[in-house]
Amino acid sequence: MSECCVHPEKTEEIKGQLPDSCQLFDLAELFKMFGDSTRIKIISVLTHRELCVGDIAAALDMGQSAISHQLRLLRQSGLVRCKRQGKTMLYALADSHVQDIYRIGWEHITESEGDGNA
Amino acid sequence: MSECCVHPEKTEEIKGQLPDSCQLFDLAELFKMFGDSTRIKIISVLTHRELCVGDIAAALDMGQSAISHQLRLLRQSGLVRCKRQGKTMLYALADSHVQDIYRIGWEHITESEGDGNA
DNA sequence: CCAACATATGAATATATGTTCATATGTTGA
DNA sequence: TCAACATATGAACATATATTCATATGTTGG
Repeated sequence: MSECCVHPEKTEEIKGQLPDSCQLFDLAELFKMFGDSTRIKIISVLTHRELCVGDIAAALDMGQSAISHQLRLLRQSGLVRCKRQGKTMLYALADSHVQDIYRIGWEHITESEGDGNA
Repeated sequence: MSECCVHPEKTEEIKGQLPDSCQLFDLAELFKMFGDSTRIKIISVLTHRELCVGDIAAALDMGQSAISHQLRLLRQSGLVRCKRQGKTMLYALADSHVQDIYRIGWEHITESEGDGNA
């Protein structure tokens, strides 16, 4: 067993700095929405324009149902909003934060190597 | 059935704008690392300082093994780096992008409401 | 080299999650 | 109101993932 290196004082200080557990949970839930190939593709196409469900499904070569399910999750997480237009539903990114997160993630993977600071 | 609203020309244009499928996969994998409560907690404590495995486990009230497994995933994704210091392993965030992504996500959830642009 | 410690890792288990299928809901035009 | 369309949704299934347990690896001091 052994309690590992555990430095009690340091540990307590860290605990004090750790944000509220619920907020960290929400934060994880937020990133989880970006953490699926289908959803990130949806977000990607929505960065260019608003689209209806059928066009998203066609562009991604996926079933309407799968897209709809994922759009529901994105909606519930507040990442996309939708408005009805006749028989179709137009989806769009909810706010600029979504684009910001997408963009910074994109920058990270395209730079693709450690920047060797430190 | 029905092919939904599918506008063929629009769909083709969207497909053309869609980034490489592999890159989107990598992007999803990146965000997936942030999309788990345990890992986001680890990232959170590492934003303040570098820490050894045991202290992270103690601060998070979790088993050493669970933390070690998650640290391995974070390492493999290039989000944290580690260096040995005697018997312990010191972990730190790999680069500033990790902090950036964390911070922007944090801003999003703390503002917690749509900014109503558009 | 050996004992004690710190971390890593493989296997097993439980749970979460994504897609599909079938069908329900809601909208439009005749 | 009815038929055709676009989307939403529940259930079922397959897969992915997180944690635990046991144990292996690697380091230090005697």
